[in-house]
Amino acid sequence: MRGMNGSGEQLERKTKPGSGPGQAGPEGDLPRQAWTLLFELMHTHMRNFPALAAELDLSPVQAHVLRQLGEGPLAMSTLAAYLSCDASNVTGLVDRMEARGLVVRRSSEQDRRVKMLVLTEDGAALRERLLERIFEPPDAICGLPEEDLCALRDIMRRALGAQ
Amino acid sequence: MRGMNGSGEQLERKTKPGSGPGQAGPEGDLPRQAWTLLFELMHTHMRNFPALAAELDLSPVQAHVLRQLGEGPLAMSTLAAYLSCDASNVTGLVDRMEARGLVVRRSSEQDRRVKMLVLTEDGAALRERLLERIFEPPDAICGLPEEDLCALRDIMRRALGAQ
DNA sequence: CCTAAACAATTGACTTCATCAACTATTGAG
DNA sequence: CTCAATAGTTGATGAAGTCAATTGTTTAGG
Repeated sequence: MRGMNGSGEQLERKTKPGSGPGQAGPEGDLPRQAWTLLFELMHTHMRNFPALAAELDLSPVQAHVLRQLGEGPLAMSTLAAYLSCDASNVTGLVDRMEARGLVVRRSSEQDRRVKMLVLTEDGAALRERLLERIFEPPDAICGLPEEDLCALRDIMRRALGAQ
Repeated sequence: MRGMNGSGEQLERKTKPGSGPGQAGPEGDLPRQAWTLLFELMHTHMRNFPALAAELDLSPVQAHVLRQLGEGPLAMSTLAAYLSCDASNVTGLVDRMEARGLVVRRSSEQDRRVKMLVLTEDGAALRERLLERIFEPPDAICGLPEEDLCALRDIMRRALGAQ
């Protein structure tokens, strides 16, 4: 029971008087404060993402791919861009997922160089089960009062909309 | 410029009438709505964490370890628990970081089985540079009005405090 | 005390993820 | 037609992950 260190203390030290080069009012840098806490929450929650994927016999990256593949066919190169990784990496990744019957490669008709990835029926079904688990909110969120949840939702909509 | 797919549409479909087994009021499940948006924002931002770590010649996991190691010495097994991975994995991880002079192993005096990890001076300096980058808030956050940032900070404090 | 279970770290075999360099096939521009 | 650019694959290599087995070191029971 020694988990949950009080790392907030460590972070607040960045706002010590006279430290910041520019902004930093009397109580420090507000965007950074909010972001740091947000990061803390997400980081804690993401620690068990590999275990969550493993429950469905997926590696973390395969789970990530399955999630991205919901909007419809996707070129391998586009997937590589989404994953911010090399195209050659995607080849092996898709090899394994295709061998398990989750996706298929379909040659594009407009451009015979590109291969489009399509979810199989099994892949789509597994994706639904995955999303169900991914978007299950953690206790820290469920425990918030309704007004906080509404405010949070609205703030996030503004943040995502205005970028 | 085809990034930022409108995957919100996909997610909202989960609240279609008659689907949920339990809660789901007229406008759906509020915690899930808030969480889904939060997840979207964080996920988008986290995509370039590997690149951020690479700027400091760190792998993503090494960056993660460096971040965890700020509170003081840590047993290898404790680190394995933090990382949610096997202890044997930590051996190689620490081998590489020790070879680069970021950490050292110190045998514990109370229990000669355990080895404590301690940041070197170089390791601590690199950690500061890393944290500076990690906690730099993204544009989506910086663009929010001050009242939203205050509300967000306070909500996150409640969420993290009450778990 | 002495033996046996439990634990911390390591090693070795193996898989997946990731990069880079080289290659093939295809497209598109001049 | 030729040449540069692009999409995907292959091969070599290394990091990160798992599991099974091993070595020291505590700790608990008889």
